[in-house]
Amino acid sequence: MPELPEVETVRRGLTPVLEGARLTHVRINRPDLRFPFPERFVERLEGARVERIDRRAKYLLAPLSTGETWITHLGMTGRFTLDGRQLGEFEEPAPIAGKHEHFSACAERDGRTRIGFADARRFGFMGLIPTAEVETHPWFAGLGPEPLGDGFSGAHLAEAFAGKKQTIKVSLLDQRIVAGLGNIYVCEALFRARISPLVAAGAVSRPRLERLATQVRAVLDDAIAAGGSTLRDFANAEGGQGYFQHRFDVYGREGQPCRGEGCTGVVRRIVQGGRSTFYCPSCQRR
DNA sequence: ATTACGTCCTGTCGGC
DNA sequence: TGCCGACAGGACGTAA
Repeated sequence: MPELPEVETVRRGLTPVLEGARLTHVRINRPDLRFPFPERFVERLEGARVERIDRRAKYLLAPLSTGETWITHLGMTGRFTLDGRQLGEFEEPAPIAGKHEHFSACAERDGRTRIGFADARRFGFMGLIPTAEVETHPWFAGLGPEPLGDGFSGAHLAEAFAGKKQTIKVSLLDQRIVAGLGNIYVCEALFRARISPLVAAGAVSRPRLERLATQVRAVLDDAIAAGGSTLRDFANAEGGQGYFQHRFDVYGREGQPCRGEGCTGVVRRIVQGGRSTFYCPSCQRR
């Protein structure tokens, strides 16, 4: 379930365990996820100390004491688990938790915590690149601003959207324009801003773009707050039940009444760029 | 250059 | 119950 708020929630769950910890018992159970694991991946992680857990867009970054940064993208179904169980005298990490766990390690600081990474669809991936080269790496060089950072505003959207004929829905999913939004939060932000997903990005007025930027931040803040309250569940094996899902206004609500104040419309589902868009045709008119 | 589409992979859910 | 198609929160590669 990883869009920006979910990745941020995972980051906050991993931080207390991984920050300052040394990685041991690193293991991979297959040669690749979406991409091959890096060369000598296990050896390069083994014994390294994790300095921090950072997030950029939907990527998790763990700068290491070795001068390299361990990078994880959760794809669609990637999940970290922390079982918190002390492995005691076991030489090897605990048995594989399910057939889709492709990576595991232990974080050793005061005690030892086992970390697993499972990804059924294997759209996720991991990388290991010199920390000094992260910003210029192809995964990061072209990313737009963080939506919760200073670089994101109505003015930024106006500049990025100028002359664009692509619909605003599809444009907001473009990570080069703003980095971290996914299908759900784009739908929700457009609803909150009362902007139709069908309009051309370049045709949206400046006041509406200001409103959109405000609502993008608002929905992400709300979702992070909701995810943050379920940190523990996320970190445990059953993770993934974000609790913001109960507050969706449009996503997954096809055929249900619009929640807009005074609106009698019904939420519709259409397909744009091959992906579902949910919106209220009554209050998102242009 | 921008835009559109197919692709990677597995699991789940609804309909027949 | 079983089978089949549609769909799933991402991002890349290719082609128009």
